[in-house]
Amino acid sequence: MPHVMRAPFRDQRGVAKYRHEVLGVVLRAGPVGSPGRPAELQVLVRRRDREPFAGKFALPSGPVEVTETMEEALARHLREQLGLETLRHCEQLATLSDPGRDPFERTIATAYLGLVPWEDARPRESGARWTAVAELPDLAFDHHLVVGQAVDRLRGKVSYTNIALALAPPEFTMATLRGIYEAVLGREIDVTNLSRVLRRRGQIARVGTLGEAGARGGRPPSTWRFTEDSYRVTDPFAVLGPGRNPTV
Amino acid sequence: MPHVMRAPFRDQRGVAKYRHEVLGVVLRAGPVGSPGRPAELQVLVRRRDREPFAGKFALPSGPVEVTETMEEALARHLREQLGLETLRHCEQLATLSDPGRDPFERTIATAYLGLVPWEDARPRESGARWTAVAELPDLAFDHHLVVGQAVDRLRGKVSYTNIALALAPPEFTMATLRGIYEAVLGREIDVTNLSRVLRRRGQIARVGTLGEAGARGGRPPSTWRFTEDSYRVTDPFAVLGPGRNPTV
DNA sequence: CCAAAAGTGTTGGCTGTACACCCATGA
DNA sequence: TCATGGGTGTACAGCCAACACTTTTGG
Repeated sequence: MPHVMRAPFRDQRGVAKYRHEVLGVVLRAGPVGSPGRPAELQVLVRRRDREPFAGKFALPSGPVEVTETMEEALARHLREQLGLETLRHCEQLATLSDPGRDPFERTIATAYLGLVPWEDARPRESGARWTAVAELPDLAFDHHLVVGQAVDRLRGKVSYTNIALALAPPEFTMATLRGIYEAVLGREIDVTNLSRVLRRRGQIARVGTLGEAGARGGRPPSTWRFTEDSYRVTDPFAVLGPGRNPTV
Repeated sequence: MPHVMRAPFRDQRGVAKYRHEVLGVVLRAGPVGSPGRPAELQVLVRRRDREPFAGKFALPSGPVEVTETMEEALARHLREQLGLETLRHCEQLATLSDPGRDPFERTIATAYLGLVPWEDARPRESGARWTAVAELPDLAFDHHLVVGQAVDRLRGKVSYTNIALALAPPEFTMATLRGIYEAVLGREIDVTNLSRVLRRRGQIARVGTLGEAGARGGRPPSTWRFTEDSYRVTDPFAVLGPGRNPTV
């Protein structure tokens, strides 16, 4: 099919007007990894049902209505396109504006990082699918770039914030939490240190009740929870000083 | 003057079109601080010459042309509005889209963080002015929010990247560098550690020549330079492991 | 039915590194 | 005034050992 770029809209003063979309990179992590099968970081994609790139996988996206904020637009499209009701965490990633990124018409898209616990994952639509970030198929537009940015952002923040709470269930064992951290960071994590560091920082607290022992026996694990229920920078990077009170 | 919100543009399918602007938060830091007068972090602002907010200070901004990228648009507006030729460092910050942020017409703006060395600062236009971030005047629109985001971003990155090279001259003394770090972080920095840490990380190297002694005598300082000439993450946060080779 | 073994989870100790913060010394 | 080194303390990585509690296995 021929790609005919539409002429841009302009107002009376000649200022150009653009289509503006929101774009969601919704991630989940887990479950517990085993030596052979490490825990996975997955992203929610769906098959496009219209041109351009019809039939290809793409991130959920859609235009921003005149009266809504971009966050509201994102929530709406996730609900309409995927039946996904709530994001446990949502933050703006970046805005993509390359003039040629949409072959039909210049479209500016603002991408968001969304996180959900593994359990909450139930996309209704048949075209939607969780895919391992490590084995991402070809995506429409520049969506593969955004997935990379999302993973980088999450990887960076998981070490100095409590952002992992958005990927964990309300109560969890250290084995589960380890799986989440391993999936996010893409490498092995020492449970001893993970537990010690998070406890020392006051990020997690023991719930008290013991969980059930595994199928092959073993000591029943303690269950834990995050001490805060919303995102916070827990440990602003200490290099060059703890920096208690900036004057500005 | 009455604020009449313009009706939105829509295409044949009813998708809304928006004005899209770029917005620059251009910062510089220094010079050497003294006990009474700490080193300053300054932002470049200019007086608006038209409505809305005519007469108020604002960040440099302007619309994106159809064929240019947002980075090109930013560079163009900085040149046209302020006579500023080059940014030593430039990165996207965030996109502002609150429906009411522009009283005339919904305008989506993508903000950028720009850094220049103290010396390069010569805005030609008379309306342009360097202002201490600590004593920011009332700014038009939501520009004060963006300045806050810019400072936070810079503060975060100065500790685990070599981003300070964009604020420093090609060669500098440790006293100068200390001033830059103090201006950015808004607190005192121990030169001993600053020097040791940056040397250990291989971020800075001695140029060799000694600078001139200060006005009141004393040992002439060594001069230093950054070993790399472009932005790089030098020290991905080590908490939870140095993480050499993520598999994804 | 009971004891031992094997599996799993929790905690503490040890060594090494990187840094903060302070002080002393020397150019 | 600037540069450098030393000393102490904290936080963490990475490893290993000890211990706690379970199910399974073998008498």
